[in-house]
Amino acid sequence: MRKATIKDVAKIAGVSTSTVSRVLSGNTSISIATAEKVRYAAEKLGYIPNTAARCLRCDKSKSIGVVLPDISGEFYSLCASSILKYAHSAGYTVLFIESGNDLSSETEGVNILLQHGVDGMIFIGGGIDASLIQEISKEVSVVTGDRKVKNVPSVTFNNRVTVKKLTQSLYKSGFRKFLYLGESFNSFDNLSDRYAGFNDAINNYHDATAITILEDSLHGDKLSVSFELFENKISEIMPEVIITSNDLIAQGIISASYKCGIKIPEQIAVTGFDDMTSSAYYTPSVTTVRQDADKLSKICFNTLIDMIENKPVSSSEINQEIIIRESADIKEGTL
Amino acid sequence: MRKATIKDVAKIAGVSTSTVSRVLSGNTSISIATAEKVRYAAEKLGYIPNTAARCLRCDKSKSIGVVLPDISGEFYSLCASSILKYAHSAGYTVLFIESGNDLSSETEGVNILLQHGVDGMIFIGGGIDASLIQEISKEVSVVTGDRKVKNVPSVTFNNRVTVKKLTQSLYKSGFRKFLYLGESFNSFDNLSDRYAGFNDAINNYHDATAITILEDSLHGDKLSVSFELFENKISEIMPEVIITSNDLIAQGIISASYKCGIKIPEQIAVTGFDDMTSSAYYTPSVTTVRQDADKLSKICFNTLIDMIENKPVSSSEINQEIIIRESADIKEGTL
DNA sequence: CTGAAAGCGCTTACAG
DNA sequence: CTGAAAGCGCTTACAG
Repeated sequence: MRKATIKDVAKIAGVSTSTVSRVLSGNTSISIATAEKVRYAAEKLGYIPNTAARCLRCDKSKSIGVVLPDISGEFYSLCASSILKYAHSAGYTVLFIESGNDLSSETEGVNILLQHGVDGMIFIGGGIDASLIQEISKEVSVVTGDRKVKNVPSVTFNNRVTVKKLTQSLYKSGFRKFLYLGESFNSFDNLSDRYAGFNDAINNYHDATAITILEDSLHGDKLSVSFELFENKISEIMPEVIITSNDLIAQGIISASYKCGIKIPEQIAVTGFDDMTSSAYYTPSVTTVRQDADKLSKICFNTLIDMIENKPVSSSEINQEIIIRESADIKEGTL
Repeated sequence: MRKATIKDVAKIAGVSTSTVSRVLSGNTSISIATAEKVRYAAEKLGYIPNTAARCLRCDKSKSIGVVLPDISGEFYSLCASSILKYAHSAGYTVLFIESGNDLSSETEGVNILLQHGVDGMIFIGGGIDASLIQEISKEVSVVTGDRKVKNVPSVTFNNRVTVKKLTQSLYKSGFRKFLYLGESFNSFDNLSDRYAGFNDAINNYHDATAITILEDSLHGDKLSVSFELFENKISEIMPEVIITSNDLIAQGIISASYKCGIKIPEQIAVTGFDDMTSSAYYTPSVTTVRQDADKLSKICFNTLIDMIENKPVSSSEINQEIIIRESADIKEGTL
């Protein structure tokens, strides 16, 4: 059976297609009686409006594109889920693109979005060359999440302030020999902000030692890379506390330390970043920084919709939260 | 600047729109010279075909819908990522719907897909009433993944055989007092299959004890629920081995046992399901069953495309793999 | 190999 | 409050 169109509905209801359209989109005045007839006919036929036709005619798609490094990372998948939720309840549809932090995949993906005529795009995370985002933002509404690009509205976390605070608390809790362990920055400004916050704090302490390891390979399989780093390098450095830029890195350290017979937090304290679900259940549980993925997603989406509707928009910043658990004993009152 | 259309390209190239269309879709014979001109003009204008118009005209959308319980679960997010990859490289676009294992959300979501005129749908996992899937499969091409629905092509794992094998190996390794711990089945046939496999094995062993806990609340936050179950109930039962239906459940058990001072695997052995990334790094690392999300996704996608193209299709089954780690010491040669 | 024309399903000024 | 008509951007028989 062919799908029912507005014509079929019109015929059954005994009115014109214009009227049917008006009733169904419901933004003009229509007599109650006709509306009734139309709705009845539509219901009876199981009429489903054809989005493609509507898009074509109205020159808007009621869809958005979301570009993220990979949809299977815990944080990003949480964002994906949230955006889906907000978008659907606002009548928008979502097209996801995985950039894999690779400019050419990102470009291909953005082309798909362009062909589909999305009304706007959200770029979440990632640290590729910003030129593409810059370019696109001239053609279509764009918002970035967890990343800043010049002249593009963004929603970010206060990484720098948070890590500064974290480092200070650790210092006040008695730690002196610090190791900062994270991925190389590339263009990830959330990562460089975290490191900057660390330095903001540590530079004021003349009796503290700061060692830094920034590893390119930590962009890959964080658990296994940090595991090996601990075995081969960190276990010899023996810092008092390791501040990492990611929970998976912290978890890798914890697993490796166990194998090496080094006790966490007694001999080395460790902090993570992201508050992954598993971090609360690790042994020891991981002291970390929580970033609210749902909040990020919500603000990104709302900001984008405002842009699409030509309302004024601005960038915003979300506060992170330090979660004290077993892996790094931060003393009461130092936060 | 208005977006370039096929008309603009035609004008610049000095040909008709029909010719432009033919060149750009590239399936009819065209003189090389004209093709050249058209391509040049298109390039120059930065022409991007309008998908909505093409959809409307051709009555197919080159898009598919994917319905899954939640896109942020590790297994499902891996499926999402894979499907995205295969779909994009085949020129398809993907619309994701989260059912939340709730029939009314699923129905709403499917309606969105229907409006968008997706060419087909993949339903992955979940255990809601199958009537909706049944219904939809009459209207549009449908494939189910990790779940079976009557008369719908499916791609599933061999859960029953695997768990039977796992149970047998544990028995041969010396375990006698078994606890099976999992979610209540509802309509999740992967879950009931696992339990069936357990029984297939255990029923042959007259000197083995089998205790079963099937908890509704394990459909929620598995880590915390299993943690509490261990503290309040399982630590008193003290089985020799716990077969769980999920790695998160196994991880919760491990965390709780540590708090209770019960040693795993020495006092109780534990197995999981899914081979989550974290399971390899847990302490102890988790003996589990690996299900290849990428393979599932690939076969689902290919099967769906075959259906859409009216090729014959059939259901398929993927073998799972038992991964022996520290949490349950399966003896060499018992597998 | 190429063009003129019809039509996919919808919405929206325009006229009444 | 309602209808006839035009048009969104494309593709594809049809004719040459």
